[in-house]
Amino acid sequence: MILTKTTEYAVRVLTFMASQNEDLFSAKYIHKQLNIPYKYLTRLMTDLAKHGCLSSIRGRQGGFKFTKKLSDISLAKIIEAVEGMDSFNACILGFDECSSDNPCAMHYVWEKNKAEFIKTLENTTLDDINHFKVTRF
Amino acid sequence: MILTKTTEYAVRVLTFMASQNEDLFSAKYIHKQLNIPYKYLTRLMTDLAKHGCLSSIRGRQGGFKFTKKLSDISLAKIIEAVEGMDSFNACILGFDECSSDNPCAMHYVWEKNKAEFIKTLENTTLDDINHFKVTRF
DNA sequence: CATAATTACTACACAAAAGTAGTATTTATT
DNA sequence: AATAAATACTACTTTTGTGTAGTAATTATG
Ligand code: SF4
Ligand code: SF4
Repeated sequence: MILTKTTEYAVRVLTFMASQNEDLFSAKYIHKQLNIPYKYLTRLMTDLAKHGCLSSIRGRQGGFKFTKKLSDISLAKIIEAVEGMDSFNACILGFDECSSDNPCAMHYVWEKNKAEFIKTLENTTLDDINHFKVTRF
Repeated sequence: MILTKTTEYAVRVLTFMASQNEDLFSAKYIHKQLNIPYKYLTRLMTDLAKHGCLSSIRGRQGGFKFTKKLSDISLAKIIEAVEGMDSFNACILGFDECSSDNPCAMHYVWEKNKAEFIKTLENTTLDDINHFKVTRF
């Protein structure tokens, strides 16, 4: 399962924006480029703006743009904005608390992969991704 | 997100069964021990039986038991049975094809973690888990 | 000032996942 | 043979995630 559809969309939108040499992006434009349902997209982008990943400009000629540096927006921050990183930090088997004192069946197995994965999410920024070869958004 | 509720249940059930010194388990017993909704559980276990993780015995004094060796049931096999490993092998950004020739934005980032994670899922069996210290199912 | 193009908001519709209920079938026990 | 205890099956309900529709608010343009 890994990611929700909404998180997929968020990552696709932001990495795409980061890859383009534009300042301002309308939802309509993103919609046409990425084929994400328009109305769902506007809500998502408004949401990303509220969470500080983007800033929004209302009215005619409005749109969305980055205000922070690309190197300040990590994958973890994006996920945090849309579904909350809790869903990754919490117990993989769904128990409330999650500690090594009271390990679930997947604890030892997941512990290491989890740490790696989260570190990657935290350390990889839009700027990093922008330097990769990406052929589709 | 990582795992679905159903996968969580499946792992909890099977690791719990593996940890007990019993041969046969009724759904009712598992339900009482693990607090998984009874009806949902019976369907899940019937399903696991169909997929070969368990075998079922009908009628009074019936139940579920392992037929294969614990070391032959990997986490990957369990996931395959309930939601299909495709959801882990497929593109993390939801594109149909998934190849290094046509990489998505998370390709390079996810590539490594994915390989590690899947390897872990494939290599870790119920027997392995049974040798860990697990304090809750 | 009127219009058009945009984001923001609210409510609803649809789909998938999770959970519930009832009944049929099988089999050991009495 | 009747009963009880278990799995198997089918259908429905609830909840959550995803998608749609309509309208309000904002602002540049003519
Ligand atoms: S795995 Fe351990 S740390 Fe992770 S999930 Fe379960 S109890 Fe928690
Ligand atoms: S990541 Fe690459 S290999 Fe993985 S997912 Fe996307 S295109 Fe596929």
